[in-house]
Amino acid sequence: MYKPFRYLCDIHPIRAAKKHAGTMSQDHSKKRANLRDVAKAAGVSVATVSRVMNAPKTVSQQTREKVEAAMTALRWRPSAAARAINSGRSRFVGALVPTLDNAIFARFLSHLESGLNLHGLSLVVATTGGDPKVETEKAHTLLDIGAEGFVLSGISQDPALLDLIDHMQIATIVTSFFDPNYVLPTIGYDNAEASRIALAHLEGQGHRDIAVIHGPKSLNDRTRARLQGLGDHHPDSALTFYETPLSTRGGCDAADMVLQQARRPTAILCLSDVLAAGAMSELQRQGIGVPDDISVMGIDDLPSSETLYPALTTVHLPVASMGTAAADALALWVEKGEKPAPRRFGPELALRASTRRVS
Amino acid sequence: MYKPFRYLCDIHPIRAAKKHAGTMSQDHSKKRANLRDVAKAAGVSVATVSRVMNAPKTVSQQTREKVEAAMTALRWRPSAAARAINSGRSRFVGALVPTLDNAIFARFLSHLESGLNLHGLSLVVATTGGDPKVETEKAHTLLDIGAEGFVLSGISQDPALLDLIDHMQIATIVTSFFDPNYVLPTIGYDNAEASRIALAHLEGQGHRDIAVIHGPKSLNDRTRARLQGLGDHHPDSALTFYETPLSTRGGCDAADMVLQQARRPTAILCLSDVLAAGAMSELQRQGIGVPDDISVMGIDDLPSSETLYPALTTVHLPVASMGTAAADALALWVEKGEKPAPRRFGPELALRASTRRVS
DNA sequence: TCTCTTTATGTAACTAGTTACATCACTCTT
DNA sequence: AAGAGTGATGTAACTAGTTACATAAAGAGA
Repeated sequence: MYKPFRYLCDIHPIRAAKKHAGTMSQDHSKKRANLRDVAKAAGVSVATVSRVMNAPKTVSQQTREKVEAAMTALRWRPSAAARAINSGRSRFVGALVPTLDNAIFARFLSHLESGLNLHGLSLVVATTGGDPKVETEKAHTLLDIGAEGFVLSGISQDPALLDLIDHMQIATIVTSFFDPNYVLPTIGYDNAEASRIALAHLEGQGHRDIAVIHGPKSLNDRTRARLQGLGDHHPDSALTFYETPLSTRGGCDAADMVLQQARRPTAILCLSDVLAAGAMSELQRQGIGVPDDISVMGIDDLPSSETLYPALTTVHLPVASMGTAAADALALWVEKGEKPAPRRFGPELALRASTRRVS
Repeated sequence: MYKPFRYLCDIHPIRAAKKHAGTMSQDHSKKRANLRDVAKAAGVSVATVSRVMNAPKTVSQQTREKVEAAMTALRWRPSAAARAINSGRSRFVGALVPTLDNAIFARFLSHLESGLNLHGLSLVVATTGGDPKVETEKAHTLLDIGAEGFVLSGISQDPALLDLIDHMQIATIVTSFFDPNYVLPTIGYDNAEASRIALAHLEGQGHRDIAVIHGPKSLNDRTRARLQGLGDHHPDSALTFYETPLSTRGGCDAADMVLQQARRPTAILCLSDVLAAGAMSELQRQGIGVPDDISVMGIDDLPSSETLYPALTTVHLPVASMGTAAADALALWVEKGEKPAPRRFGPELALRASTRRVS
């Protein structure tokens, strides 16, 4: 093991060196090579090796080749921890998402990740289960392992998280949500507008009796914003609300509830595509034709929604571009310190086969 | 900023200290507090602060309280990088998965993550797009940022990755695959058995003319293993193979191909549930009844497969228990150095409504 | 009272990198 | 030929923690 000699004076011959002698077995268990090993092997100083990594042009070609040969021979890779301790850079950011079980987050993350990779950043994903306490907890963990920035989904409910972000001055972008006045930059779509588009489509087709199926309101600002968007409906419209777990199973159960009502609606608006998928299959199971007997509509536009039978009419949320934009914005913030401006992506109607005009 | 005095001898008064004086503005821009700041605030040495973290019982109650108060006051959190540099511990592991777009990996990861959290480990997810070169690349990145272990999906094709794992002696578990003789411990299900179960079910129902829809063979050992499992079919059975992209869209397209053949099979076996979902909807779109005209079967048992219409008969793969088991095994390996034994999870038939007996 | 522990705490070496500054060998001026 | 400028390289201080060892004080046994 390496042993540097720091104390050259002999007036106070402070304890010279630990005796590692007993555990010395340099033969094969040489562990991972470090920068000093490389320097020794190449016959140069540690600074020169470091320069080969960080400023190659300041090192002569000859020396550089020697050092590079030594690096290869020892299979040396710089330790991120040691580098982080100096530069404060870890080159990764953390994303906090409620779940991976919903394809919408999976899609978003895959675009976020590739976008970040383009900027030389890695992505660490943590799931929160939608619990703000867990979110704060995981944010701490991410910070502890060295994350340089955060990507959040929706506006957090826990003030402790905002406090942490503020105190640590850590670059943080909020996605899946748009609010230009929020303390943190939001890069996302307007959830209220998405549901407004959906409702307008159904009302435009003549539907006036609409069942609305949605996921849990509590702790989910996206769901709440979507519900809010329905506030301003046609004066003759009657909306009935059904809350259910956010899964296809939940969609089935809610649809079953809808059918048990005395008065059957002409359309079901699901505030999430997974709910719509469940609802449609339940309707079919009970012999109700979609869209002949009841129109069904979703919001999200999952990749699989297009290939359902019938193909699901839904509101397309540009999660892919949102992921890329969030990656670019966060990279800029982390690298250059430029806090990005909020950015809004417009939802769009994806008209397919699961809704139809009624008299 | 803190300034240690290391050189006590005055014979060689080596350059005393850098002059940071100019940038001194300790008032508000005090950045993140470090251990020395805490020690100073508490009026103790750095070692004592460190002990409060790592061996609280060796510190007197009184001192401990003082230190804890200082930690809180300065909102100090230990730097993972600095800790890692000493202990070599970063407390996170990396998972390399082909994609997040397939619910099967999302489910696996969510269980893997919660399992690891129980052991005090965090999970970093990297997607490879199924490309072995990218996988090796990302493994390097993970290692560089300090990952202590890997979870791979399927047997990698790139020898460079195995070489890296071997050289770095990094704890690595292979999942979604079972082979007790592989160099690395595999914790997963037998993919060949899964397809064998599926085929046996269809043949048991009297199907002899079966179309097999599967994802890309190249670079995907799971698909290959599943195809292999079909080798040993009933002597009278005729299997026709259709390769297509692994998505619901791919499933639709392949089903369309099947229907274009002169001779229509009595059953379609999809080697993945997403393909089955696409295939079923395409059949319905073309007016073919499932299971009345054609039986459709999948493999995976995604959460949504149960709520398709008709409910998909498939082979259940225990990804949840696999995730938990992989987490436990990897934690044990990382923490205690105990290399785990391979572990096999049995796939099971999930009999539902999309298949039926034929004469 | 003098050692002999035990307990609590401090000092400084240590981890693996980066980097400010020093130094040396050159070449280019004048 | 002296001085200045340039390029390449080395020395050791520096980052934020952990930890071996030293040491101080207090209580126990002789």
